[in-house]
Amino acid sequence: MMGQLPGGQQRLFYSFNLEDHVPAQHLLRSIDQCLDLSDLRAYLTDFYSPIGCPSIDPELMVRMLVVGYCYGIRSERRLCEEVHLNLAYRWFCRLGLEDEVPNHSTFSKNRHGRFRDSDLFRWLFNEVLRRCMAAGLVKGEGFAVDASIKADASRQRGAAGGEVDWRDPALSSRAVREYLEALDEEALAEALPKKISLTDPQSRWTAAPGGPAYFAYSTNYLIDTEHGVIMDVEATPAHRTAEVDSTKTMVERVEAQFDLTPERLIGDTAYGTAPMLAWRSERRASSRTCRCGTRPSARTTASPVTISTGIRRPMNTAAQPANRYEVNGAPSPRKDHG
DNA sequence: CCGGCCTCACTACTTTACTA
DNA sequence: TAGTAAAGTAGTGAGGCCGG
Repeated sequence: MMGQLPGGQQRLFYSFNLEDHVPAQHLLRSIDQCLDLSDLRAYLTDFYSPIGCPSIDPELMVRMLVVGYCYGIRSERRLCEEVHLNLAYRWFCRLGLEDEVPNHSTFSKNRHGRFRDSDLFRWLFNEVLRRCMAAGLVKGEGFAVDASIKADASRQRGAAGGEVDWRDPALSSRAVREYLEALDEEALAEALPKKISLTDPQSRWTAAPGGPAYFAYSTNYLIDTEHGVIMDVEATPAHRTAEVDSTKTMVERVEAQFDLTPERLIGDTAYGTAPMLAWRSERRASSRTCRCGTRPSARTTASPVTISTGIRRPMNTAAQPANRYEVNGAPSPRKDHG
């Protein structure tokens, strides 16, 4: 017998519990169990004024951003719409059925303002990493590095570096202002690349194998190979020197923050540069010094980094030994990415 | 109680990138 | 090149505190 909807949308009162409408296996339930934002408000206290209009709860904004990252919702406007409509997203964000979702521009303003000033996302990243370490997901023996991401800048909107007049008011976007603030006059003259994006001058014109060149950044990841846990992230312009420098930064930062130094460092052939090998030699030498009693940590002192290179493809998680060779301090053979 | 001041979110508009 | 989608931002108004 064919049924028919009762058409009950005109009811005034409902008995409704949001909790009952989120499946037990829902991804957000798993994330919710692992996400602890109890210290978030204390961390951000200094970045909010004690007077004035009360802000949107920062925990709500962070939870909404987590939803966006997990479900690939890159648009903040769309994220607000999705959280407004999706019951599971509302549940995860601790919003009731009638609670208002923040305006999209609030995200934009906070991202460029207090979230950046407070380095909120690195704090959040480290909090999650600490939980991963507490759960035994990080071994700290082998780290892998790799990078690259496209910039949000059109290939067409580029110009030769020396031909751009940055005083032109038409170019006074936030990205351009930040670029100019980062360079003094002298450095500006030296730093100009052959082709530069007028939309986002800090990105770099990058030749991609098998496709057209584009403006890009490098999102450099340092990954623990045991379970593929990302240990650190550093964004740089997309050129090799900056990527190699960022690797040093990330390894040293992880060492300083978590007292973890890898015995092996794995990357593609391009990481086997002379400066990288020199850095490794320095570390080996300093670790010998340390063994004489200047450094207390057994883990960091006994583990001079061995650099392994030659991976054909960017890595998502663990290293792929079949495509790897170890340089062990000898000059890196010149190969084109494996 | 009221006005001034400060902070913050929202509205409305502009800018930019992408696609057909 | 026009249409669309998304981000960025100046202007505006609301909320809260404080002093007169």
